[in-house]
Amino acid sequence: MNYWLVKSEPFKYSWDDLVAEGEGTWDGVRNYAARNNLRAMEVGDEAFFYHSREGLEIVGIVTVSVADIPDPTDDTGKWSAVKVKPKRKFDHPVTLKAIKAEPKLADCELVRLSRLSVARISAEEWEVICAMAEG
DNA sequence: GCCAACGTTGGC
DNA sequence: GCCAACGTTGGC
Repeated sequence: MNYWLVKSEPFKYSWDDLVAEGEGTWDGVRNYAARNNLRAMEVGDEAFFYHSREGLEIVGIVTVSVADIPDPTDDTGKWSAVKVKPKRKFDHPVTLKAIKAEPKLADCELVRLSRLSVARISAEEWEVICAMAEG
């Protein structure tokens, strides 16, 4: 069981879009570090859903429903995707500002590697962020 | 809209 | 195989 954080620009694909669909395909990754994380995902893993560019906050939690499938938007066969389902929406979204202000989260991949669209989250970091979402 | 950070590409 | 140039991402 691993924890992750996936980013999406809400004007392209938002939390509400995912909820409306019921299940979403996480595709379009064209970065090797992000792809390695995607391939390490297993069914049942949980991930924070983060809105980038607009919002800049974690809005909820998704679960991986299908692991490591070929990216349907890619015809070279090099890239991977996963399918996710919404699990829970946060009552209090956790903003990037709040994450940066929390010393325990100073080393997380979201802060250190801001351009990585699929980041790994440690169990400790997961707990801290979930507690912040209870607000 | 700007700019910094980082990954990728391509010339040598 | 190195490194400079370029493109993309994402925070501000």
